[in-house]
Amino acid sequence: MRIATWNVNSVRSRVARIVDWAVREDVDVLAMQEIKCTPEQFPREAFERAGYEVAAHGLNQWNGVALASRIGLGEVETSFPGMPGFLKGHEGLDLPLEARAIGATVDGVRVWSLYVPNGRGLDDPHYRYKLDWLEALREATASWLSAEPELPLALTGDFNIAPTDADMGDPSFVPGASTHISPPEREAFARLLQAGVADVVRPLVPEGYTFWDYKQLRFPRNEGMRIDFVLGSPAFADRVSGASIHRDERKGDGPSDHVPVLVELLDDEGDDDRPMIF
DNA sequence: ATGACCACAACATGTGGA
Repeated sequence: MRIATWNVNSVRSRVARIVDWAVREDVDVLAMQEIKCTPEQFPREAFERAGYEVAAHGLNQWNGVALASRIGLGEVETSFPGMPGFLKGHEGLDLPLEARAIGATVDGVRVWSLYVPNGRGLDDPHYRYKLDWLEALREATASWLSAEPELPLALTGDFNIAPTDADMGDPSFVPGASTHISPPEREAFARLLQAGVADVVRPLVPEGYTFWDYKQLRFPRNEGMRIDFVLGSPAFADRVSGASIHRDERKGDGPSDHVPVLVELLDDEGDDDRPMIF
């Protein structure tokens, strides 16, 4: 099974590019973030023509997440238990939920497409929201794995955190800076890992970014960040046989500012998925 | 070249992104 995650920065503005890449890379399951549309507006036909079914969660032009699969989507769930909401100018409990999480079961693997809040600035209410959202995700993850320790679970998406200094060469790469690398954000990410998931890409791809800002020649200068991840439970990580960051998808006409991250998984018998050739 | 922001709603400019 080949599972990918990609912050597409509007699925409608680059649907052909997204589907072409998925087909070319033989992707079975694609988790998307920032689809920037409602399920009714989602360009399903292009995915269906390529053999993918789509589960999308979007409320308006902001955020939005989706899963596309050509091997089925079961037990689709929008938002995770305890996920906090946000409304600008308000704080507290029971604020409206944003479209930042969708999960489904694919061939026994529980896959989540996650779009962690940006934070906007260290003094912004959105920053507190980001930290609370990550803590709620940690609690949900601990609960899932406590109930089912052998669950193959993948938390994929745009985490909006550069966990190590090597994941962002210079703080000026983020306009306004200071978010994405602050100690509380990095600690929240580390606590999420302590709930029982691990970055399955870094051991196989130790170098490289997944995002470059559109401005100021960030891509040709290679001034980017690594903020998109696939975090797997032990039962998932044990089956990972390959990983890649598709830097070329930042080139050419009309790219997203993020590139896809792909993980190859052995099937649950320990074999790869390639058909036998006699 | 991998090149100097982009997407959305709306139709001017504001919001959000990271």
